[in-house]
Amino acid sequence: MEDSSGTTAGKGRYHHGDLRNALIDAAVGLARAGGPDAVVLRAAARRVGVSPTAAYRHFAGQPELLFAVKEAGQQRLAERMEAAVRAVPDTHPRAVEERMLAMGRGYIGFALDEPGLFRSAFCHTADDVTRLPAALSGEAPPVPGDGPAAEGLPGADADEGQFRSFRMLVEILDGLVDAGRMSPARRPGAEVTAWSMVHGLSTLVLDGPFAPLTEEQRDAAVDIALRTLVAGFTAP
Amino acid sequence: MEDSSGTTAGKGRYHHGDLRNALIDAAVGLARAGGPDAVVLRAAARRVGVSPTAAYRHFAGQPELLFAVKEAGQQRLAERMEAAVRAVPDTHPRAVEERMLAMGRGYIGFALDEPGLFRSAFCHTADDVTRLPAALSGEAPPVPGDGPAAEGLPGADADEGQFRSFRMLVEILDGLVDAGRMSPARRPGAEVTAWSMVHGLSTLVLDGPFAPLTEEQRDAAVDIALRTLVAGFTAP
DNA sequence: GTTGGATGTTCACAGCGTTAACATCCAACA
DNA sequence: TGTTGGATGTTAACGCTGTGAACATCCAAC
Repeated sequence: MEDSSGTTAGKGRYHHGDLRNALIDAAVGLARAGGPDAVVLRAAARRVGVSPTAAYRHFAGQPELLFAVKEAGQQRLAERMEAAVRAVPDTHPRAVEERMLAMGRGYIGFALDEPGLFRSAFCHTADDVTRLPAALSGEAPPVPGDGPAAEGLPGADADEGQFRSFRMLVEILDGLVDAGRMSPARRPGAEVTAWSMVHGLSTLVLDGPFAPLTEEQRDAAVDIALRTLVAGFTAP
Repeated sequence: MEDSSGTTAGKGRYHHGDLRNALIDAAVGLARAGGPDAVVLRAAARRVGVSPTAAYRHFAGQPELLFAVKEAGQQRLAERMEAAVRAVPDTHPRAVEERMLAMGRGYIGFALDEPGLFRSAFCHTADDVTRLPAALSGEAPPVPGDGPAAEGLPGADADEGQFRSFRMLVEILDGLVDAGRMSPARRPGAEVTAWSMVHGLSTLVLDGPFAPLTEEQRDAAVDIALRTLVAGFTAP
């Protein structure tokens, strides 16, 4: 009955079966506990119960392992944002603004709930090919499901988390224009503006000068910032 | 003529004379080149031409050295912002708005010109006692020169760079209200809002999803974001 | 069944942060 | 003026890290 095969995820034998994902899981655990600096290749291997050099059969080196953690973090952030946006009922008056606020709060909520993973998701890495290029020049970003077909796989291709959240933001901003709340003249570049506000808020409250704020002060500051952002978008 | 004393900054002998500052300078150099991860105690000691353990006479350990680099980075950022704000002539109509924009552009300009130092200035460190507490509860932050006397020393106490820039931001926001451009109702919490936007913009353009933008796209995005911020502040 | 490529192991090396024990030198006191 | 003690710097050593080289194991396909 023992599964001595390596093709299935049996944990017993010489060949692990799914070492790459096991290492990523372990590394994500490390990141959750200690941020990007805690993503230590040897520690991940130790957790999985495998020799350090085994990791090199699946990753070029530690930076690539960290990159996988980044992708996982962005994925989870996107999921959190999606859930927050979905929680806003369509029936809500000013549903678009509310969705915008919910998205921002989801973003910051993730940063506060998963600081290590959040820091890892946005930590600097040398050759961090995180494109997301034209998008602002008018072209649509290469989001999966954008072209014909290609949909359904739940795990997704990974790294698409960044695109998922970006696409979400684009839709909400378009919604603001469609609802007549935002002048079309203000629409171009609004993605950067919105993302900057929410991301800056998250990082400054997490690690920056606003970390000492009490929970109440923090929540109030978040509310004010997001409403000021919407006020800027909806200004004439 | 040789200065074999250690009290002056003679570089010749057994006792360095100003090793602490020399190590900080070296560490800042490392940070400029490679960000916070490049702030390696042994490398700094090597640059100064001293044994690694000598550093422990002046720092509790590597984290404390990194902290000194953070302070230096915040100091330089504040100087850059001050210069940018000063460059706006008082005679300018809407001088307050212009100063606001200049400050933001100075901030982002520093991030782009000194990415390693900027990342170091805002990198996460465990016991990073960077208070800046009540400030939002109405109390004034403990800025030097706030109380009676205490002014003139150019080098400052260090770490006050954070307070310097914060104080600058407060003054400009107050100016917006005084000029009647910003509703007093929007004033509370505006520091967090403004700083978040500018900081988020900087980090996302530096390391985040907007890093691939061309210089033109980047400048345009910065302009849009800052103007949206001002629009939010000056909205009714 | 044999075998080759994928996968995992042991060994080794250099660089890092850090501690312990020892060396040097200036400053202050006699 | 001579001695000495504390501040400052040095060498040696430990365990940790990332990583390469050589070797071992095992599944899959011939």
